[in-house]
Amino acid sequence: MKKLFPLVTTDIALFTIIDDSLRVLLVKRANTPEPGKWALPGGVLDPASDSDLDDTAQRVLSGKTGVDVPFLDQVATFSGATRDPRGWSVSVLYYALLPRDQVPAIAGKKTEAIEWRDAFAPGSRLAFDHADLIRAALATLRDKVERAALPLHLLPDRFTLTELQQTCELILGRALDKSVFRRRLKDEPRIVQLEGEFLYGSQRPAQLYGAAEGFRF
Amino acid sequence: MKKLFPLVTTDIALFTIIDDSLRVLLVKRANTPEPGKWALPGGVLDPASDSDLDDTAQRVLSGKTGVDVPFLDQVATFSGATRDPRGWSVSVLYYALLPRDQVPAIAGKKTEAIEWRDAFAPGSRLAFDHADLIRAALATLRDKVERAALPLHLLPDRFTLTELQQTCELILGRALDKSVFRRRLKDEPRIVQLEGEFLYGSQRPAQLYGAAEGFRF
DNA sequence: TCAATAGTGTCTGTTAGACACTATCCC
DNA sequence: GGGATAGTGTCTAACAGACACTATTGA
Repeated sequence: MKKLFPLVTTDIALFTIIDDSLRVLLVKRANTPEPGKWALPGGVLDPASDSDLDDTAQRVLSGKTGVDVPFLDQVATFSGATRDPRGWSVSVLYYALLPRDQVPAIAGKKTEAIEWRDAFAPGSRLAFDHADLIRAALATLRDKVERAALPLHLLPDRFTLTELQQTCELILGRALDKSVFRRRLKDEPRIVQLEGEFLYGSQRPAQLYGAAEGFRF
Repeated sequence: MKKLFPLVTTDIALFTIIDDSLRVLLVKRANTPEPGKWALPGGVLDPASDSDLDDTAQRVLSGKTGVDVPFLDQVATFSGATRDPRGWSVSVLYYALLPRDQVPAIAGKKTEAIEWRDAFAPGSRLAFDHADLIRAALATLRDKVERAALPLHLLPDRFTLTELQQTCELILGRALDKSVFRRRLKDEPRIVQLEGEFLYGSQRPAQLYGAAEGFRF
């Protein structure tokens, strides 16, 4: 069956941190095409209920995971006659960040089989061109962090500078110098020191920080 | 009439340099909606002939201007129920660069009324949300040049370093230091000195350069 | 010779990287 | 005190900005 109009969908690369590694959410496809294969969560545009594609992405992700993500941004648009066996398709790719401490919430609400795969090695034989999409989303995320964006949306509300640094290191795939990292945050308006709040452990307590009002990335 | 499927189009912000200013190509709309208003060249996807949306963009631009541009890249995707009066629409925005010396070629082949507007002040009352699209395309272009991309596609095949610097300055909207600019190009593999070729004028001749093999941006 | 633009050299303040150092908790 | 991690100080090399300087043409 040949379609006259392209299929318009959004796919979302949802990242989080689990066990000190950057993970991306995959969903096992139940239906054709490509049943049984793992894919990024995605779904078709519903013109009746979505006011724009950002809406579509939020709705799709909310439907598959039960959570509303705090950050969602467009990566790029993939299109073509052959990338989906159903015919000409357009997929607008988004990426989203889920705070570390909200991962359990998804596990409880999921309706389909899901897996948190290593973002840098999500496995072969993914559905459609989703391996490419993951690479593109990862490149965008890395590029932003490289350009001094703060991935606070991957962290809990309160975090230490060491945690922030480790998160950046996971994304960038390389070690950062503690002194340099902190020096650059000295006059950073996007994070605020939580006066008198510390994280206690079996060592010197660490100052806690939070995102500033109006923080986006 | 309510559509079940969204309208999928591409719009292209085609930039060039005219009279020492950065310009963007606008086309006067002949048909509804918004007849008589100025808009970016654009057109609907044709699944039968386009293998992907990059194809669509090339085809649309070629059809409206008669030239094949050497550089075309995706900016972002705009979507929504209300941005086009015909109904739910998705527009994938591209930007393209036309070498300065090929501007006359377009004037000869055009089939519609066109204008090269100042990219930073393209005028008010543009069709649809195209003022937003121009801003987005410009931001992407500027960001790339800021990050050391070389806008060689705006220049002729052979150019001087001063011409390259002036082009960057037009895009960035600020003056650059000649010494700094040239220092950074010292070990630049993307441009090659054209041994023994100079541009002569009423002053010291200027060394000519060209883009290196395989140059993209 | 001068006007004009091409192209270079140099000083200086800022910043990134490396790495050693001090501080402060729990045990 | 010892172990561990938090947090700071300092040296150096690289780099950007500013700006003066030299070079080479046509008129």
